[in-house]
Amino acid sequence: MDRRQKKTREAILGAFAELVSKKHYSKISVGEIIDKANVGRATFYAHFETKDFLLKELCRELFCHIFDSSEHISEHRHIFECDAPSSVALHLLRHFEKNDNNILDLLACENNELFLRYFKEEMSRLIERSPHLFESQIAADLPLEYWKNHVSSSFVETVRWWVGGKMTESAEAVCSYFLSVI
Amino acid sequence: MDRRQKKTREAILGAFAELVSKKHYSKISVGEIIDKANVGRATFYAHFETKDFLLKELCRELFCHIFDSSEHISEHRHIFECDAPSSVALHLLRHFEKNDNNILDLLACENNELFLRYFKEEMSRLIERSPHLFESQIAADLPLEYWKNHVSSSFVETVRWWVGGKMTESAEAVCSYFLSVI
DNA sequence: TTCGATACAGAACACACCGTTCAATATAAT
DNA sequence: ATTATATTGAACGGTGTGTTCTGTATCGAA
Repeated sequence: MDRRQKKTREAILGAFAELVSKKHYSKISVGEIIDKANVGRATFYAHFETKDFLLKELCRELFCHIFDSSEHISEHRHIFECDAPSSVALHLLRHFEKNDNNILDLLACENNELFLRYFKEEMSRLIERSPHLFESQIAADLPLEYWKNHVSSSFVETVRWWVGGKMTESAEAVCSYFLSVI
Repeated sequence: MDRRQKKTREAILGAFAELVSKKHYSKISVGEIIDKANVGRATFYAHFETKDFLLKELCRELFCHIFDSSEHISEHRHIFECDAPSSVALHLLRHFEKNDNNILDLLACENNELFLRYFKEEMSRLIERSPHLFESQIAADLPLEYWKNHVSSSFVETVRWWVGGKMTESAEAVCSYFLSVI
């Protein structure tokens, strides 16, 4: 990709991430974004069809590498037979603890619903691909679909609760909370 | 309250509810609302400071009576010592099953996040006021705050899952799912 | 280095929506 | 019947959107 394109793309995404962590998404104008990104108006629309698409791209980039590396974990599990769901959950929690890509600002901010929605989608996909990861003592009469929805949303809500409370607990502790309610 | 006020207020809320069940909240303009409600522009702003406040009012009216009647249930429990959390959860689920106030359109629509957020807030408040309702076999080392968050969001997610799947299951079945994961 | 292709800047534009104001009108309460 | 209050509908300034256009700067390849 052209260096110019990459540069402006990152400038826009960066400016947008900064803005969205400080004020509500619906109150952010394209004018503000291009101002902070030092980018022409036409350039913005050459890269992103609309503000909503920009948000979608930001979410994709944020969660992409976190879940990719989690994929690898699950592959490793096939090979090394390492221990149980806790490894994947803990792995994800550690990513948040390290604040990769400054994702915490976005999960803790006013707009967290936007990101948590994508987060849950990714989570559901992960469970879909590797259902063995979270198969614990599931009641026989419980529909599988319900169970998957429950696990993914519980994990997302766990993270929301953790981040919202300033993350005073360790990743290990939170992971144990999650596992004990699952 | 003046009859005129009541009439226009209901016209606006009704028109808004109809619109919001069909298209995304952010795409609805005040012009559309007053058009469908047959109400002057100035009148709208005399009743609602902004579109966001209108949404808030709608949510309040929708969940208010459902949760009020649930409050009474919990009082009854004090008196009659009737059976356990299942009664309250089932009571709420039955409200949805009956589709009171056509709330289902709003919970199943594109904007369900808006309503589910308020729903969860009400749910948390309910648990806050009557924590005994959902105290089951809670692990000793689990923070109470985490537990409360988990219960309320699990219930909301249960309803979301139920409504999203066309409610093919009975309220009793869904209630048992919920209780078995809690 | 040169040159064609491509991306960018910045201004201008038409359009839509917002929230307010005001005078005229209609309806309620007493 | 009279007073108080609610509604109407048009008009207004302001802000944001998404597009178009021209000139300029930067890239990648020969």
